[in-house]
Amino acid sequence: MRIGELSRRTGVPVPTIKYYVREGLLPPGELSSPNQARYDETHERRLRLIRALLDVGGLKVAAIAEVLQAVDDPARPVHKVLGAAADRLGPQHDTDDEELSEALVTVRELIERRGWRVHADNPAAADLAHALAALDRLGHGTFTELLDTYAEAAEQVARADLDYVDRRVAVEDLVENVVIGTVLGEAVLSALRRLAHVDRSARRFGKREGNASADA
Amino acid sequence: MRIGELSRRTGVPVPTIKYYVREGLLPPGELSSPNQARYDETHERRLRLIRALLDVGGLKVAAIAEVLQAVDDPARPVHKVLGAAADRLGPQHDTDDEELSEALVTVRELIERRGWRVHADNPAAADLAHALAALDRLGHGTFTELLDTYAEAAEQVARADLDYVDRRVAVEDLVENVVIGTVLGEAVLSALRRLAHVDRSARRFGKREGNASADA
DNA sequence: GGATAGCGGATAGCGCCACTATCCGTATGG
DNA sequence: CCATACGGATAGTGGCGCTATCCGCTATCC
Repeated sequence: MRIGELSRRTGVPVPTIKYYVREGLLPPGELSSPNQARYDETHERRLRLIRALLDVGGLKVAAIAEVLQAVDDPARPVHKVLGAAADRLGPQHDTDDEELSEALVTVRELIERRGWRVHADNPAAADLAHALAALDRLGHGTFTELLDTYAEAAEQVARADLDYVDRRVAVEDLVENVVIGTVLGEAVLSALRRLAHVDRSARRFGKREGNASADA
Repeated sequence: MRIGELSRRTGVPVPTIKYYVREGLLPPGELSSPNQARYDETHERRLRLIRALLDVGGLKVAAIAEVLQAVDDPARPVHKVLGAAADRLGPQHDTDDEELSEALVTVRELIERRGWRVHADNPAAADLAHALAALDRLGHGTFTELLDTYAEAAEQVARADLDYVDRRVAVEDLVENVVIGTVLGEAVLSALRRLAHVDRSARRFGKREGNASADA
């Protein structure tokens, strides 16, 4: 197919597709003439993935480029690719420090307590430390009481995720599945958590329903 | 204190503080002269909250303004404020539709199945539907198999959150606590989920550790 | 009381980012 | 054969979170 049909099928404007190609998110079409290119279903699939990572996952274009580069690299060992990909999924805080070393200790303790096979310099650990440090600064140092409950829930979800990937291991590209699961699963879990909050708030404070849409 | 000290204490540059005041995130200082203003600890606290919502929560400035406006409004019924605040915490997708009505059915079923007291037009439900629709478009319609596991985990966390808020109910502003818990708790949970992923991947694929930092 | 630093307030500009518009010369296809 | 779409390149746009500059005033130190 040509770029117009690719655009029609995915809803992504033609100039935007060209932009993604320029940025290395999408491989260029195969040239049949010096200025004619053909695209296929792999492009369509990749394009949908890009949009999902952008719109639902909230990743930046540059981060998506790096993740997809790792996905496409056929030479890397699996767990390395998974790590490299996952590392790009969090927020992009500059590696500052200040007094978050305290939070890092808390994180290390948690990792050890749960027996997680994770090195403490993992970006996710840094993200966690940042969040805990922010909570502490806001007078919520006691939030750490909830950490084990949170960790339990996270383990539950992670187990389900990995089982899911296992079940589909023959279906498509493994790494791509993991990326999708990690990013979109996060969106799903966040939304569910907010729904559950509304439910429990409704039971505690509210009347019949917890709905309270905008009316500024 | 004056603006310079406020800046020094929080690490936020003076022009940025002025900008926040202009945008309505931070109340102006109390004028002691036509062009001298005083700030106090409430400003400092508010400023830290703003930075946390921005840096850790990833909220946009405009969204923070709306949330804080709801927090400060003394006239609203509690559950309304909570709802209005929570509604601003998700992504800002334009209310398009397409074929996500299917996903909305799935969401409605889930809400009913779990007995959640949530109206289905809650923004969080829309977010969830968006994520599910994106998964479906990527060939992951079967992800819905995991929904109940995810929901279970979400309930667990939500229960812990509400208990936590209950325990602190006398400490500070209730609504502010809920906002903090919702936003920063999400960051904590996401990071923990990624850590748990790394752990399980390490057990399944890897060697001793699941670390795989950047080396592009 | 005079110098110097900081202040409040306003306006304009910057840097990044995700596109989007335009142009040109070349195929495609009815 | 010729309108239409295409590939490729370059420049521009709009939004956002600040940041720089300027003005006249005030607090503070000696």
